[in-house]
Amino acid sequence: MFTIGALSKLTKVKIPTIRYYEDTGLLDPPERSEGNQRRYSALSAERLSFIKHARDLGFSIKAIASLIDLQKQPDQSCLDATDIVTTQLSDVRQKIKKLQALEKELDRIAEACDGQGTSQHCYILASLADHSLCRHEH
Amino acid sequence: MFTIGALSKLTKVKIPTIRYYEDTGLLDPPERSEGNQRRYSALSAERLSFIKHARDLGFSIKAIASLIDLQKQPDQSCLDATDIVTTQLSDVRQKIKKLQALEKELDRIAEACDGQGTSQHCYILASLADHSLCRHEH
DNA sequence: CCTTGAAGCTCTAGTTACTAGAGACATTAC
DNA sequence: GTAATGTCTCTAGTAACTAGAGCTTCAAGG
Repeated sequence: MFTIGALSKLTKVKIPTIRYYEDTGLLDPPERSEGNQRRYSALSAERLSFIKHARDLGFSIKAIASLIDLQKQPDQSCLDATDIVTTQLSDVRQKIKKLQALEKELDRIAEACDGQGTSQHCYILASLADHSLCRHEH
Repeated sequence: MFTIGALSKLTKVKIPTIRYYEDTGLLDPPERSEGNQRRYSALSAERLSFIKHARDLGFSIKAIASLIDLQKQPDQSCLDATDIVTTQLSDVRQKIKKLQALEKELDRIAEACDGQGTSQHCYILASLADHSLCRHEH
């Protein structure tokens, strides 16, 4: 049995976040001590690690809830899980593409300014005011 | 003079968002018609385009507010602007790195599952439950 | 001049995934 | 037995919007 603090240290999930997961139904309410404090089982710890790991991989709370539902029905096909993961993967790839375009643009803007002039003629401010100065779409 | 709707079409910023920018002080309150409707000048339109463009480049509202302050004091050095842009740039680069690590991981997880089994033995669910199955840090 | 339909107004509340703080109670160590 | 630390609930705040209710104003056609 873990206190909430021990669980927090173990899983590296902050205490208020653990309570938040319970409030939103992602984590089952644990047993309580006589003094009404939460006491977690090893199973709870496993579940929380799962959540943490999935969050680190960028899954939304909703997606994680779906994955947990799948775990709870062990005889179901894991096609749904594959689906969630591939969706997440294409999401990540899109984000990377977009950020790389931004990187190019920002790099160009930063390069063009030597920091010597006054803001009146600053290329950065001009670039931001006038999209047509951009070389790429974003 | 533009109505809020015309300004919205021109800049591709949604009407509630324009009002939100005004509420938060990013956009100066415009003149009003006799019936209390907003009427925007060409200058407002320019300012809003600036904001839109900067938001598209991923700048936070706070950073944009700083940039606008710079614009309003045209004799100041543009060093501060350079600073804001390079900060934003390194931010973007960090995000790209992190997402690329996630991409690798997700790809590996997705590959390992053929969608044929039941969720009881699903590699995806196992991967998510057990961080030690990961090949990389994230 | 009058009507009608689109556009605009304010205000409140909801979104996501937490985080922070107040004030009270529980547990543990010495 | 007391002090220090941990935990409890509850409310409110964060970023950057978005949605909806219920009302008023505007512009065009008859």
